[in-house]
Amino acid sequence: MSDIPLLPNHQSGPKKLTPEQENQQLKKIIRELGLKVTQQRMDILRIVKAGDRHFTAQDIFEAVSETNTSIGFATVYRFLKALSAKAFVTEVRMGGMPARYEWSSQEHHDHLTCTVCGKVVEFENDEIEKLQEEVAKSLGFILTDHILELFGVCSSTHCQKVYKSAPES
Amino acid sequence: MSDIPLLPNHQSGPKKLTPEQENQQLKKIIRELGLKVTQQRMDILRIVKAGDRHFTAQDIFEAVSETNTSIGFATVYRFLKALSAKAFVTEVRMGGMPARYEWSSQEHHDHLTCTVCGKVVEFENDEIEKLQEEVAKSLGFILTDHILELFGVCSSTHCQKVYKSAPES
DNA sequence: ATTATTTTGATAATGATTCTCAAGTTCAGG
DNA sequence: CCTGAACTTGAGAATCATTATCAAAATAAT
Repeated sequence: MSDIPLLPNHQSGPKKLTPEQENQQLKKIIRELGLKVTQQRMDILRIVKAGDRHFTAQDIFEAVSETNTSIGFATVYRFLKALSAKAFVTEVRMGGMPARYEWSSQEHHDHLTCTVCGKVVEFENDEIEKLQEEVAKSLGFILTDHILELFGVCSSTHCQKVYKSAPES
Repeated sequence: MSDIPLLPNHQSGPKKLTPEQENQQLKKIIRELGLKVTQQRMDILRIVKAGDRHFTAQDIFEAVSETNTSIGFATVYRFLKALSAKAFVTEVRMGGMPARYEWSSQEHHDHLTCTVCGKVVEFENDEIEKLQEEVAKSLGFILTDHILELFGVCSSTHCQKVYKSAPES
């Protein structure tokens, strides 16, 4: 129960942490939230920290389900909410689509989404950030957060073609 | 450039249009969408064009209901969708909250929302827009749209106080 | 171990939006 | 101004993501 089957899902940069060390790390995070350490929360946290960049609650549910027989959606949502309340994960809600979550230790970044194929590219731009601060200040606000989502058509020939032949939408 | 007749485009500024002229205007818009002119669509359009800046579907439903006895939610949503498909209105969906719509003839602008009292201030910033274009281009995208929403605390003493005494969120 | 608290998960509930389809309208042509 | 084909409507059901409920199970402190 303390051994984690190493998923071949490590795409890059394997951190040199023994399973035990990783567990301690995860537990520490959970305790920082003022919550009890449970198997479910460990599982969710492990997936969120290790996996691909953007998750939906559904993704996490499915990923955890592979290891842990039965986990409930409620638990996933509850814990993600707790994590994002303390800014361990960032919750991005857009359009009518399910919210996406991502581990937020990394640098802040915004998103550029291809409206044809759905590909998401991340970027960061300090100048834009600075201008945002200025705008807020000039309007008497203390800036606390922002959402910047760009939409466009990516460079793939397929998407370009679809875009150019689009009947005006 | 050329001289632009200043249109008093404020809601307080009464446009010198006879009801009949206004109706013709509305009908023209509906026909441009390739749709039939119906009482419901006229009503919705009138409200959207004349009213306050930001609407939810609920708002529009209620406003129209005052005049037109029974209108369905489906009709409101359907027509708003048609309008936003042709960019007559802009649909902004955020967070878990209902979508907001606004008549988009006016200049493009973004929003700065006070997270305490909910006040929404509009702004526009050409520099930010330009930088967005650059970012997209540098990533090989054709930029077609964007959402920029800033969040902060407005200058009212109440909101400032709440913010400063907040227990860390 | 024992117990006081938390947490969980199945399921119901919610809220916004969309779908379905029978009944009602619109509009072009006679 | 009739008629009918095509388009719209609205009421309610259906979806979808997310929350709430609550008895049963797990955790942590004694």
